[in-house]
Amino acid sequence: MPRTAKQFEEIRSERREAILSAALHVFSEEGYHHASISKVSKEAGVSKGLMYNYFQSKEELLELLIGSLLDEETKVVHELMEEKFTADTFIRLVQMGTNILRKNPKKWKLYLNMSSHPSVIPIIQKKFTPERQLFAENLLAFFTAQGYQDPAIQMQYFSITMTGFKFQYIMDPDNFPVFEMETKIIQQFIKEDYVSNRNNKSL
Amino acid sequence: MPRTAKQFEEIRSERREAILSAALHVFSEEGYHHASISKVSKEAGVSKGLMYNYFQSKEELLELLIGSLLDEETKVVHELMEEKFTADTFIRLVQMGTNILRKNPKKWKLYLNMSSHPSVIPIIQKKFTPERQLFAENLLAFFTAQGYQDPAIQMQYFSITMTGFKFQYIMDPDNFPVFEMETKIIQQFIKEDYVSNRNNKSL
Amino acid sequence: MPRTAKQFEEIRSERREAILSAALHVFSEEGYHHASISKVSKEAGVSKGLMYNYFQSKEELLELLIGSLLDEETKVVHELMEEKFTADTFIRLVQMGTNILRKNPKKWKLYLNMSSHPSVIPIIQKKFTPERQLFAENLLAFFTAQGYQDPAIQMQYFSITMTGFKFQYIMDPDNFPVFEMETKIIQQFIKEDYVSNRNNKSL
Amino acid sequence: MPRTAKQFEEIRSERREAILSAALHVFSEEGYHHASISKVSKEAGVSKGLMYNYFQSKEELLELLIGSLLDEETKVVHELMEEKFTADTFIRLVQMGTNILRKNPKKWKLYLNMSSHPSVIPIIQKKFTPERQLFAENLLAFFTAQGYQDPAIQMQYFSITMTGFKFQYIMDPDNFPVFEMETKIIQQFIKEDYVSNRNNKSL
DNA sequence: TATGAATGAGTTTTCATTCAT
DNA sequence: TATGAATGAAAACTCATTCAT
Repeated sequence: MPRTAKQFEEIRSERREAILSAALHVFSEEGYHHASISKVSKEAGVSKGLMYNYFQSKEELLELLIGSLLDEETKVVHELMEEKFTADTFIRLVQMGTNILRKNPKKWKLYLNMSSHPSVIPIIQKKFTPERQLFAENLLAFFTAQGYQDPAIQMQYFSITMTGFKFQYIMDPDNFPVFEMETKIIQQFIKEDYVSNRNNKSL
Repeated sequence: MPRTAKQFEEIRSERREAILSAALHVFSEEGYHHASISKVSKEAGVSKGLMYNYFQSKEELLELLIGSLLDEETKVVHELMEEKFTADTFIRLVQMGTNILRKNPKKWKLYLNMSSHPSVIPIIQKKFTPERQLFAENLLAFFTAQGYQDPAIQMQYFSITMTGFKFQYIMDPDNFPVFEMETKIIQQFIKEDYVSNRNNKSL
Repeated sequence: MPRTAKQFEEIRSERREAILSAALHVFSEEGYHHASISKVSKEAGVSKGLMYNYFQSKEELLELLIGSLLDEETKVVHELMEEKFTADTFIRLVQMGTNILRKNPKKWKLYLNMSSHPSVIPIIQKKFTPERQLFAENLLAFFTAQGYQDPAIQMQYFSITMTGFKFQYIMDPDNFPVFEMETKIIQQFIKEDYVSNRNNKSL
Repeated sequence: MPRTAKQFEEIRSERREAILSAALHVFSEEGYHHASISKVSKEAGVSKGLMYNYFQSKEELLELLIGSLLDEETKVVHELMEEKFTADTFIRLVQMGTNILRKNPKKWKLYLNMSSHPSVIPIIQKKFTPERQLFAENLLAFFTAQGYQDPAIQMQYFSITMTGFKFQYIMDPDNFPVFEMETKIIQQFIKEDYVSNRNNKSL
C-alpha cells in the first residue's frame, strides 16, 4: 500500500528543510564555491542524487537561502509598516535587524559573501518589493522629520552603519559587542534619551 | 651579451608585478574561486608554467594581494604615526582610508569577499603589527580625549562605519556618494566644523 | 465489490498500451537515450515504480516497440501472402509499406534511429520469420518473372529504394512528397501503366 | 628550452586528429549517446582532461565529425562543378558518392544516426553552401535534359535511392553489394549503355 | 497493486599543478 | 628561464532502477 499524498508531502517538506539547512551550514562554513554538493548531502544525511530530486542545482540552493533571508526581512518590514513611523519604530527597526542577524548568522554570512554573485543579484532585486520601497520612503520621511538637512545622505549613512554592523558581527560573532553597538546606533540616529533599559527588549 | 644580474632581477620584478596585477584583475572580476590560473597567465602575458616559477600556488597569489592591501594600510598608519594624534590626524585617517579604497577598489573587493577564507585569516592576523596596535591605542586615546564615555565602544562603532562604507562603495562604486559619506563620517566622529573645502584634498 | 479476473486483465492490458504509447512518444520525440523513464511514466499517467511491474527495463520498452513495428509488417506480409504474387500484389506491397509508415511515423523514426542498437539487432533477426523469408522468395520470383537478369540485385535495389523513402519521409514528414514518390517507385519497378488513380486507394 | 611554436603546432595537430579519429570510432561503434568521453580518451591514448584542452565538449566532437563529412562531399561537388554537367558527370557523382561512403563508413554511420540531432541540424544547414545549391540546380537541369516530365520528382527519387544505398551499406558493409548497386543506380538514372567496364574506375 | 522517495554508479566537465622539452 | 601539453582528482549533475510503505 503506498503512502498517502499527505505522508509524501511531509517527507518532502522535512527533507527539503534538512537539505536547505545542511546547505546553509556547509555554504557558510566553507564558502559557497568551495562547498561541495557531496558534503551538503552527507551533512543532510541524504544521497547526492536525492539533492537533485529536491533542487535543480547548487545555485538554486544558494538562491533559495538568500531569498529566505530577504523574505524574513520583508516580514519585519511588513510588521513595522502597520504602525505610524515614529522614533520607536526606528528603534524597533534596528533591534529587529540585529535580531534577525543574531538568529541567523550563517545566512547573513552567506548573504554578505555572495551578494555580488551573478545569480544572487537578481534575487535581491526581485525581493525589493513595493512594500520595502514604501518603507524606505517612510524612513526617509522620518529622517526628514528629525530635521536632517540632507535626509537622503543620512539614510545612506544609516545604511552603511547597518552594513558594517552586520559584516563585523558575522566576522566574529562571539566577540562582537552586539548590544553595545545596537544601542550606539540607536543613540546616533535618534539623538534623544529615548533609549532606556532596552537590552532586555531586544532579546 | 648576457644580461647582468641586475637586469635579470628587474625582469623578474616586473614579471612578478604583471602577474600579481593580472591576478588581481581576474580574481576581482570573476571571483577568486571561479577565476582560472589559465586566464591569469594569459592576462599577464606569461605562460602557465612560468607562473609557478614566480609563485607557489593560486592561494599564494591571493595571500600576497591581500597582504599588499594590508601593507598599504600599514604604510598610511605609519605616516599618521609620525605626528601627534589630533582631530586633523583623524580626518586624514578617514580621508586616506577612502583614498586607498578609491585607488584600489579591486583589491578591496577581493579583500571583502575573501576575508573569511581560511588562508586569508592568518594573513590578516599576521599583518596586525605592533605598530598598528599602537595606532589603535592612539585612536582610542583620541576618542577618550574627545570625551566619549566609552571610547572602546566608540572605536568599534567607528570601525563598523568604515567597514560599511567600504562594503557599499565596493558593491556599486559608480553610484556611491563617496565624498558625502566621507564628510558625513568625519562630521559624526569629530562634531566640529573642522571640515572645510576638503573635496580637493581628498583627491 | 472486487473486480473480476477479466477486469484486472483489461486494466493491465490498457496500462501496458498506455505505457508503450507514452514510451513511443517520448522516445521518438527526444531520442531513446535522452528520454527518461520518469518522463515516460508521467506521460503514461503512471508511477515510475509501476512501470517496472509491467516492463523489465527501459530496453525492453524499446525492444517491444521495435518488435511491434516488425509485427505489423509481418501482418501485411501475411495478408499479401494469401494471394498469388502479381504485379498488383507488388503495388499493394509498396502502398501498404507507405501506409504503415504514415500511420506510425514515430515508430519508424525510432526504428531507423535505433536499428543498429545492440539490443535491437537480435529483435530484427528474430522477427525475420520463415513467412517473411517465403515472401521474400516470392518477391524474388516476381522480379525474375518480370524479366530481370539479376533479380537478387533488383530486389536489393528495391530494398534500398524503400529504405531511402522511409528515411527521408521520417526526416521531414511534412514536406516529403509521399504520393509522388510512391507512384514513382511503383512505376520504376513495374514499368507499365498499371498505376491509375491510386491516390485515393492509398489513403 | 621550450619547444618551438612549430613543434607545438605539430603536437596539437596530431593529437587533434588522434582524438577525432578515436571519437569517430567510438561514436560509430557504440552510438554517440552511449559512447563516453572516458572511452574516447582511452582509445585516443590521452587523459580525459586533455580532451577538453582540444575540444569544448562532446557535442563539438560530433559537430566536427559531421562537418568534415559534409566538407568532403562539398569538395567532390566542387570538383564536379569544374566541368559541364553531362551523363558522365552524373556517373562520377554516383561513383564519388559511393567512394566517400566506402572510404569512411564510420562517419556515414554516425551521420545517418545523428542527422536529426538538434546540434547536427544546424551544421547540415550551414554546410549547404551556395555551391551545393548551384550543383543541385545543375543536377535538376541534367534530369530535365534527360527528358523527365517532372525532373524535381526525379531528383528526389534519386535522392532517396542514394540515401537508402548509404543506409543499407552502413548497416552491413561486408555483405552489401556496393558495386552492383552502384551500377544499378547508374543504369536506372541514365538509361543508356553508357556504363561499361567501370568497376575499376570507381576504386 | 501502486507510489514516488531514495540510491549510486555513471556522466561530462573543470582546473590547479606538473613535466618533457 | 620558458612553454603549453598533459594529468588526475574532484566537481556538478543524471537517471535507470530499487524499495519501504
